Amino acid sequence: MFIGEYSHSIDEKGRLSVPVKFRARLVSGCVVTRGLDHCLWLFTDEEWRKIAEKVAALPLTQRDARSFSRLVLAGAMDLTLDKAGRINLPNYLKDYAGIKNKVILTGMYSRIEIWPEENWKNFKQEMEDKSEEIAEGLNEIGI
Amino acid sequence: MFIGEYSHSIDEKGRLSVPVKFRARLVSGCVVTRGLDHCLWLFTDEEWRKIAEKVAALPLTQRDARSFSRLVLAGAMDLTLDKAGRINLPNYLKDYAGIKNKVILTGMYSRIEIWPEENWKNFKQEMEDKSEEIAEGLNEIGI
DNA sequence: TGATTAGTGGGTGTATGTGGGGGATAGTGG
DNA sequence: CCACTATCCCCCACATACACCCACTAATCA
Repeated sequence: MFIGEYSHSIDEKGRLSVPVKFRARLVSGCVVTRGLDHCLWLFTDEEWRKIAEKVAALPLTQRDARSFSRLVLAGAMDLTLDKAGRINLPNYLKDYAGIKNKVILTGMYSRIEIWPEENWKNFKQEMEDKSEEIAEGLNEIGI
Repeated sequence: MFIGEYSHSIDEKGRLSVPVKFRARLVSGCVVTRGLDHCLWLFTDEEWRKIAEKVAALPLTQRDARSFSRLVLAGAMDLTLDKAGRINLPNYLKDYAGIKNKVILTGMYSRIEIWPEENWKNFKQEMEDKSEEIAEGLNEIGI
């Protein structure tokens, strides 16, 4: 299970080292794609297959469904860790998330999220301030 | 499974190199045709057969069905990769999609979409801006 | 304190995308 | 039936990007 928050940086060659605690489950292959709230989602191959199947099954004839597939599937890229445990994010994904140099990697159980440092700071601030409110809102969906 | 976004260009001779990650499944033959949203769809032979069957089964008596068959079936052309992994798009398809020089190839699980760079940029911008909306809308169909 | 590990940085070789020359093939016109 | 042209596909050449190797530093652990 992926948990925790890590601050790493992307080097001149575009390489981002994955936290050691995440690596074991990614060596056999992983997929990164556009996530919601303009962060990136990184999945294990196995998890990705489940997601992709669901998305691919959406009806071709619905506009929103096509858009969502394009976001998720066309956004996806399968990556491999180099010998030092690093990955190379494609430019179009860095652009989507607004990633420059400093990124935050967060473990989210079945996926890893990748954020530009600035966005994460802001997002986190807001979440932490409103945590009680947010929790109340969840009452309805049965947590 | 086809995934990802690639930016390639068409050379003077009209050749378009297919991303390496897509080639293995296309060497045995592929079919390109008109797609929705004015992009082109590229299928493996196998996938194409499924699509063609479905489209051919549409009722002759419905105007929309006839039009759609003409879009898809009459639009189709089977291509082969040259030794360098390149294809040659027929002119009527390039015209349909408005393809000039720079194109974007996107992996969409069972098909590849081919877009003129400009159109893709605009389309993507719009999708990315609305991604949360689109996702919420899909709640209903169970993702 | 010494050894190991993790994150980072850089040099180098290979593979991929791209471009062009030349020969074979198919369509067109006389 | 032949000649001409345009198109396609082979081969080769080149540049860039990527993944390997190696090295360094800082943090962790015994």
